[in-house]
Amino acid sequence: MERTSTKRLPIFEAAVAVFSEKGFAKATMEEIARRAGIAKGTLYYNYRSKKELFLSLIEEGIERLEAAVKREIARRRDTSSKLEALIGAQLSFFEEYRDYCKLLLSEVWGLGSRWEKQLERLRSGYIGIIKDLLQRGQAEGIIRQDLEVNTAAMGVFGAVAVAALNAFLFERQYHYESLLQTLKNLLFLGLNEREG
Amino acid sequence: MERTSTKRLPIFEAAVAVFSEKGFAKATMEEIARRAGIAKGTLYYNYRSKKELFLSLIEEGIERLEAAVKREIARRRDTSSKLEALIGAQLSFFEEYRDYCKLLLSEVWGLGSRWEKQLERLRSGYIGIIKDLLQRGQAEGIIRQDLEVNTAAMGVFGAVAVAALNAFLFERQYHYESLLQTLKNLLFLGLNEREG
Amino acid sequence: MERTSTKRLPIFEAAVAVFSEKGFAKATMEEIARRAGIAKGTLYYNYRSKKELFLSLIEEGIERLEAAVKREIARRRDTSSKLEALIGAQLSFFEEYRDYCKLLLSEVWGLGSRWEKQLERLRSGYIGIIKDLLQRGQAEGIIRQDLEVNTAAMGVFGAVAVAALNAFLFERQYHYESLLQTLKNLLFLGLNEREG
Amino acid sequence: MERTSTKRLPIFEAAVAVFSEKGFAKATMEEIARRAGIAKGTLYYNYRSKKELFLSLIEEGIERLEAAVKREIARRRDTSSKLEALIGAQLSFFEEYRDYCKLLLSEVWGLGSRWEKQLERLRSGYIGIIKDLLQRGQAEGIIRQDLEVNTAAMGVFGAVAVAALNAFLFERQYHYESLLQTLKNLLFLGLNEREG
DNA sequence: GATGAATGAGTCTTCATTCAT
DNA sequence: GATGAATGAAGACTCATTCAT
Repeated sequence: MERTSTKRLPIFEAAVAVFSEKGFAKATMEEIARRAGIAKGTLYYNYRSKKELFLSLIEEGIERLEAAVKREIARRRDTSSKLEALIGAQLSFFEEYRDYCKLLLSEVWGLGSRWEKQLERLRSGYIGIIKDLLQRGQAEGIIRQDLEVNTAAMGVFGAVAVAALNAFLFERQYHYESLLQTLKNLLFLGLNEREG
Repeated sequence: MERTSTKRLPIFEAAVAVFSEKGFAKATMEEIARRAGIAKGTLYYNYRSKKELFLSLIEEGIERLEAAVKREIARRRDTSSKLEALIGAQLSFFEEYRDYCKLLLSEVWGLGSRWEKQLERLRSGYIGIIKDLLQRGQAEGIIRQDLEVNTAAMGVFGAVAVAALNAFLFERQYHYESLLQTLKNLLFLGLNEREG
Repeated sequence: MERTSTKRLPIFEAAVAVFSEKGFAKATMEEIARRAGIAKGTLYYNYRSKKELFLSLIEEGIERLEAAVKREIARRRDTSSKLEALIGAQLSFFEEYRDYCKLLLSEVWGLGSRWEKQLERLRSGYIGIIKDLLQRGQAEGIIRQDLEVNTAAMGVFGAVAVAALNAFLFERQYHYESLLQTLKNLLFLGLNEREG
Repeated sequence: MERTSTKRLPIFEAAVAVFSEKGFAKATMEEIARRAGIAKGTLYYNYRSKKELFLSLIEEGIERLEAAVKREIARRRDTSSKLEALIGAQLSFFEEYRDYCKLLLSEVWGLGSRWEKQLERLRSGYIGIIKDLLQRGQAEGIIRQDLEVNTAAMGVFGAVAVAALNAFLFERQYHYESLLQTLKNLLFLGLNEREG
C-alpha cells in the first residue's frame, strides 16, 4: 500500500545510502531524513517505522536484481548462454548498486533469523533462478551431474558476490572485464588446468 | 597486552554468542556479562570498551581460521592437495564456528570502512593464503593461467563461505560430505561437463 | 461562535467516544477524524484545537446534564420530590451517557487546576442545583439542619456518580431499579436502621 | 522485587507530585527525575517503565489507605463505631495525601479498562472492607436491610471521596470537623429530617 | 580484582497543527 | 469548505561507560 510517490524515491535513495554506510542499527532516521531533504515526520508519514523502511528497501532491491537478471536471461536461447548472462548480470548489478549490495550481504545474509522472510525471498527468488538453470543444464547434459544444485547455486552466488563487493568497495581500481572473465572461467571451467 | 584474568575465556564465549545472535550494535554489554556469569564492571576490567571486545573476538577468530588452515596445508606436499585441504579446512571451520563465521561475514565483511584494519587482516591473512597457493599452482602449471588470482581467491572464499553458512545456519539438515564434494567439484572442475 | 457546519454532530459523537476510551492525552485527532468520517483538516476547520474540541464537549455535556435534571425537577412541586427526581435524573443520565460521564470524572474532576473554568461551571451549575434544593429543604424543615450544604451537595453528587459509574462501566449486569432504590434509601434515610 | 531502597523513596514522592499535578499522560519522566534529584537513567534503573512506576505508586497508595483504615477499625468494638471510624479514617487519609488521592480518582477510577488489575485491587480491597462492615451491620440489625451492599459501599466511598477532594483541593479554607460531621450525618442519618 | 548503581547522550516514535491545493 | 501531506517539537526508553565501595 504505497503512499505518495513523490517523496518515496528521494527517501529510497537516501535510505540506501545511510543504511549501507552505517548499517541498520547505527543508521538514524534523522540522518536519512536530512539527506532526503525532508523532515523526520515525513519519513514516518511514508513508512511506519525504521524497520519497515529497511525491509521495503531490501524487498525492492531483490526485485530489481531478479528483474535485471531475468531480462538478460530471456535474451539467450541455450542454457549455457543463460548461465553466462546471469553471472554477467549479477556482476553488473553489483557494480551499479554496490551500496545496496553491501547492505544485502551484511544485514540480510549475515543475520538471518531476524529477517527470515526477506532471506527466504532472496533464496527462492534469485537463488532459485540459478538453481533452475543448473537443473535444466544437468538434464541437457551440459552441466556436471556430480553437483548438488542447492550447494552449487549458493556457491555461484557467493563467489560472484564476494569477489564483486571486494573489488567494487575496497579496491581503488579494478578491471571489470578481467573480473568478469576470471569469474566465468573459475565457475564454468574450474581452477584446474586441463591436462593434455 | 592481555590481562591475565581467568575470566577471559567465559567472556569470549559469551561475547561470540551474543554478538552473533544480535549483531554488534544490538548486542549489549549487560547481556554478555550476564551470560558470562560476571558483573558488568568486570567486563570493563578486562576490555576497555565494547568495540575493543568485539575486535579482539574478530582478531582471535581470524587467527584460529588461519591456524587451522595452515595446519592442514602443511600436511600435504603438492599444491593441488593443499588447495583441496584448504577448502576442506574452511568448510570444517565454518561448521564448527558457525556463530563466529556469521559475525565475520555480517559485521566485518559487509561493512568494511569502519573496521578497515580487521578487514585488511583477513584479506592479507586468510585470503592471502589462497592467493599464494593459486599463484604457486599457476607457476607449476596446474592452475589455469587465465585466472586473475585476487579475484579467484575471493571467489573461492565466497563460494565456500556462502554455501557453508547457508547450509549450517538455515538448512534443517545438510549432508557434510556432499557439500564438500560439490564445492570441490565446482571450484576445481567448474560447472561445465567436459566433452569428449 | 459555533460554525454552522453540519459536520459538528458526527464530530461530537466520535470525539466523545475516542476521548472516553483513551482519555484526553492519548486520544488523537487522527482517530477522531477517522471515526467521524472526515479528514483531519476538517476537524481543524470546525474546532481551533484539540483542547477547544475537548472543552466544548465538556461544556455541552454539563449543559445536557443540567437541562435533563432541571426538566425533571420542574415537574415536581415539593422540594422532597424534586430531590428524589434529581437523583433519578442523574442516575439515568449517567446510564445513558456513561462514556461521557467517565470523561467528566476522570479528566475534569480528577485534575482541576488545569480546567478550572469547566470545573467551576460544573460546581456552580449542577452542584449548585443540588445545593439550592438542600437549602430550600432546610428552610422548609424537611432536610436536616446539621448538614453543611456544600459538603452535603458534593456528597450526594459523589455517591451517585461513583456508584453509577461502577455499575455501568464495570459490572457485567446491574439492576437499575435496585441501584436507584439503594441510592435513594442511603441518601434520604441514611445507613442506620431506625430504632423503635 | 524491589531494587535499591535508598533511591526509591525520593522517587516515590517526586512521582506522586508530578503525576498528580499533570496526570499520567502529561507527566514526564524527565521532570520526575529532576524533582527527585536524580538522572533519568536512574529512574529506569529502578523502574522498568513509566507505567510500572505509576502502577507501583497506585498499589502502594491503596495499601496505605487500607492499612490506615484497618488500624482505626481494629480499635473499635461494635460495627457502628467501626463504620464511623472508617469514614473518619478515609477523610483524614484524603486530607493527608490529597495529591495521591486526586491521582487515584482521576486516573484509576475514571479510566478503568486500562488498569483493570489496580481497579480490582481497590474494589476488593478498600471497598471490600466497607462492604463487609455493612453486611455485618445488616446481620446485627443496625444497618438498614433495604440497602444493596455493593451499591451502598460504593456510595459511601464516593460521597466521602468527592466531598473530600473538593474541599481539600479547591476550597481555600475548609473546616475539617464540620466536613466530617456533615458526612457522618449524611451517611448515617440521611438527608431527611426525622419527623416526630 | 570485582561489583553494580548511577549517568546522560542518543534514538525512535508520536501527534497536534499548518497550509497549499 | 474540505483535504491530507508535511512538519518539528517533545517524550519514552536504551545502553555504553564510569566510579565509589
